[in-house]
Amino acid sequence: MGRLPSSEEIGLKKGPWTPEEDRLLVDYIREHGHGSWRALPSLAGLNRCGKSCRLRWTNYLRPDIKRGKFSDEEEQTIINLHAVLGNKWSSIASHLPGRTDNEIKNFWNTHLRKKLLQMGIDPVTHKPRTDHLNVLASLPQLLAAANFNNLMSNHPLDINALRLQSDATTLAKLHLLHNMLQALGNPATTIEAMNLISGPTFRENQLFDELPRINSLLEANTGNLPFGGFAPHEVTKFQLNFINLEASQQHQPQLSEHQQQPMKDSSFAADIPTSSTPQLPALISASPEHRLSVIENKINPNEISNPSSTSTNFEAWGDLMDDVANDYYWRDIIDQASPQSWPIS
DNA sequence: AAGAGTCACAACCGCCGGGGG
DNA sequence: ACCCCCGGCGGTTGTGACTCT
Repeated sequence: MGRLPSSEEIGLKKGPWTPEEDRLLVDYIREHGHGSWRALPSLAGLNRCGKSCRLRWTNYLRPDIKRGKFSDEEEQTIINLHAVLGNKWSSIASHLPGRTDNEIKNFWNTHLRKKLLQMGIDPVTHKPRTDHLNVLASLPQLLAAANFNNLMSNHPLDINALRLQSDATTLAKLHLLHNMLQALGNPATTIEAMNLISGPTFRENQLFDELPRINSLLEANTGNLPFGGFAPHEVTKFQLNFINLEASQQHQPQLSEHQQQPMKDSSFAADIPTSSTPQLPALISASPEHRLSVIENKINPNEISNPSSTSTNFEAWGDLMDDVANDYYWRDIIDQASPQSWPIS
């Protein structure tokens, strides 16, 4: 229990500070220094408690306070420091000149925490969340989790992040296929294509043979293959991922344990070829076809040529994935790919 | 245009630890 | 050893601004 208010503190003003109160406080401290905060209010002519004066000064009126938006560098510093220090806002603030602990705390609670959650990162442990076993449903989180490794530039390479990136890239394409077919509004085609993907045929090693059919279904409906269609190696990879996913879902504790133990087995890391771990934004920008420009523009036309801007890419992917949930988004893409093929309704 | 809902942030609250008497 | 004061900290709340319907 804290100290009870003394009799003098009863009836003191609370709430927002007026410009006049600010002026009184600043003038007094400039002339005399703050000295004893408890004694300051009466000396400065303020009807406030000392604590309120101290907070107002340290969090708002101090001349060396830097106000305004947090830069990308500051944002990254906060995330990195929080991963190490936890909610030690004053310690974090000591590494960010001009920023107060209160400001950083607010920024964390209103922006960064949500951002990490949206990316599928636990804001407490700074590790990928393990409660997202429905991979397709949680694709945005998966994508972001995979890319989180880029943001944490001071952290060692996390093999789980690489794997997630790889999985997410392939899954993203299948997710795109699913949504494009749905947006085409042809139930028969959608069902046929998705049966190929998710039905028993898919799981029984015949998927490879079905690949031309999947691609031709898309071509027939859009006039173009999305992202150049699906390459055989991607299908194989998805097949493996699918099997792994099923196994993971049947043995959830093993998955959780695996996901929480980054980089224990270095030989495993060596088995992952670089070519199978594409960067997600490259999934889009690396393809030369004009149809991709639709998505590129949605991500951010200014950032495509600037791969170093990781946090912006994050936001872009977040925005993209928000749009992905919307049918108009898919119609947009399909319209761009093949305007004639869209039925007038 | 207006009401509802959401967001961002300043300010407050309760607790803790250090220091002095 | 105990009590009290003070400053600092992290968590929470209140409210104005903004957005959506």
